[in-house]
Amino acid sequence: MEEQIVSMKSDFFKALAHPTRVRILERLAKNGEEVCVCDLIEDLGVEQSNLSQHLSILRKQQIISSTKVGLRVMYRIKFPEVLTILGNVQKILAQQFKEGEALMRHLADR
Amino acid sequence: MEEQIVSMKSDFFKALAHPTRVRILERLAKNGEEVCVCDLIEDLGVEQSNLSQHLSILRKQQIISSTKVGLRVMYRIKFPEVLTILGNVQKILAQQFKEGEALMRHLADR
DNA sequence: GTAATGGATATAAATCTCTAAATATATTAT
DNA sequence: ATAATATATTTAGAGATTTATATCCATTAC
Repeated sequence: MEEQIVSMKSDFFKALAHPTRVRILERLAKNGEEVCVCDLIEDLGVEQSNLSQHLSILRKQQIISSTKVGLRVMYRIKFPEVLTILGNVQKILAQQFKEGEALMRHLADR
Repeated sequence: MEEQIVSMKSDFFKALAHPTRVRILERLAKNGEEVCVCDLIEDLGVEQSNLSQHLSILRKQQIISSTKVGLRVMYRIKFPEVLTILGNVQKILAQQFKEGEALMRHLADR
């Protein structure tokens, strides 16, 4: 049972572990409102099919939710804690930058 | 440049996206103190080599740091924000549980 | 009907994970 | 000092998972 919960936590992180999915969340966070898929395609500059797959992963984890309005599908962030988490990551990276480690490590790895 | 930062954020989440690594952090969080690899092996019940690989991933992201003391290597969490993040995930899962969605979805997927 | 929007599936390439074997380093015994 | 032991990391490879592209399907609007 405790095993299950740990596994669910890592699944949650796995859902955030892709640049496109982070960008989706930051775009949705921008104006707390709903954003349609069509706008996300433009703003993120990714293929519709690819974007749809990433949205599906975030939906499955209940991180975002969607509503159909006519032709459009509107997406929004479901839990404000997600924004807190993104903020904390930002904070950690900022501290790592101060130590001058983050960027170098990142560049070294690719 | 903004691209780089987004990529670093997703790399951060990727580092947390494994049950063993979540368990490592929760074990390190338990008594704020340092914990040696030997204790982690016992508590988590994983192969030493495997554990070492997971520790290496967390170290590379600067999420944990280590010190050698005699034969032992001691590990600790480097940024308290990591604990905040784990707490927020817990909170989100709790809410999802209330909606009765989380567990079913999780079980359905494997 | 046709066009527009978005979701679902298949597949090939890239990445991640675990096991086992090889290395490295510090301590203890002799 | 040397050898033996204990602790931890690194490397190599097979197998599993993710990702991006292309394609097909479903729904709504006209």
